[in-house]
Amino acid sequence: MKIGEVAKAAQCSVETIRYYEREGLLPLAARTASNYRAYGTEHLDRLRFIRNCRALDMTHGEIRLLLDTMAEAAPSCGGIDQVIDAHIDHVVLRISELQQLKTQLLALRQRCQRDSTLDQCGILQGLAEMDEDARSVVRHTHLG
Amino acid sequence: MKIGEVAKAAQCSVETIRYYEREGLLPLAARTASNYRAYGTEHLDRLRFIRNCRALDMTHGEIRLLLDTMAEAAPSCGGIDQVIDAHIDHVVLRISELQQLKTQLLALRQRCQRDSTLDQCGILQGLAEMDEDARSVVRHTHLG
DNA sequence: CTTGACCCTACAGTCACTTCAGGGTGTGTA
DNA sequence: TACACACCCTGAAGTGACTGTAGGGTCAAG
Repeated sequence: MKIGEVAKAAQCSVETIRYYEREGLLPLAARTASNYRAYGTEHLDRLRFIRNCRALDMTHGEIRLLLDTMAEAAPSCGGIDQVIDAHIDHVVLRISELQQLKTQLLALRQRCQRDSTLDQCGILQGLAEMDEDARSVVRHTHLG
Repeated sequence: MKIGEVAKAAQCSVETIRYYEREGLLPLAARTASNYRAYGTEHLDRLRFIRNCRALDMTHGEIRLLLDTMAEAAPSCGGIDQVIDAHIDHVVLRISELQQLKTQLLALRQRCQRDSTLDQCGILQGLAEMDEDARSVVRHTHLG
């Protein structure tokens, strides 16, 4: 397969595949006489695996951990579990962060009576005055 | 005030302040004879405003919109509302994306009986086989 | 006169890509 | 045969919001 076919099959861009190769997530592909990358199904399988992990918002580091564990001589399932469990923790934490954010934003939004002038705007006052408690809701995971 | 004092007062790093200046979020500061930046309270107020917006995960673009609206000749509250409303939409959307992710990850995690060998690992099978429906949960906001 | 805390600039690195510039290859049609 | 057009290649720069580093200058205390 050429890179474009693989990209279509894995639903990602050609550039992403070349990027994964540079990053070492995908092995170097064989080349045709005209220097085009030539892929087999094992490449496609690995790429699909990676894209599925990315769809679950895993980082390249997490994915590398999974791929490395799979490549071990006598691997067991424990390492895989740990990666997934840690990732679930990230997701759960980020959800609670965003829920706090939402609460704060809705409170801020409430402070506005549309059509008041700017110097009476409760939103701007709120944004100028937020205290430490409110500010302390910040990202602690790799998830946005 | 020198940059370090302002940083402490606004709870951010000195580097962040210099970065905001480069980005145009903060105006250029006056300089002392020894080329140190010299700040007044109006800089600190503006920086606090920016940091509070960032604590709510607004982008620099959103913050710029707010700052620009505030600087208008005869501004009203409507523009401010719109920025906040749009941002609330981003947060709500991202929460639902992450909740779908969490559901998928928990389902994946269920598939593992610890201590099975790798080729029986349900997690890895799941990651290899995920279908389009599952994959379609992807980021549509600037929030991670 | 030296130590240490602070300040300065300019640049590279982070993450997971995307975009761009400037080329080569391969197939179908006029 | 000439050309268009879709595809491929490399290398480098851009994204966002910073963080970190290298290599220097300033200033007050001991």
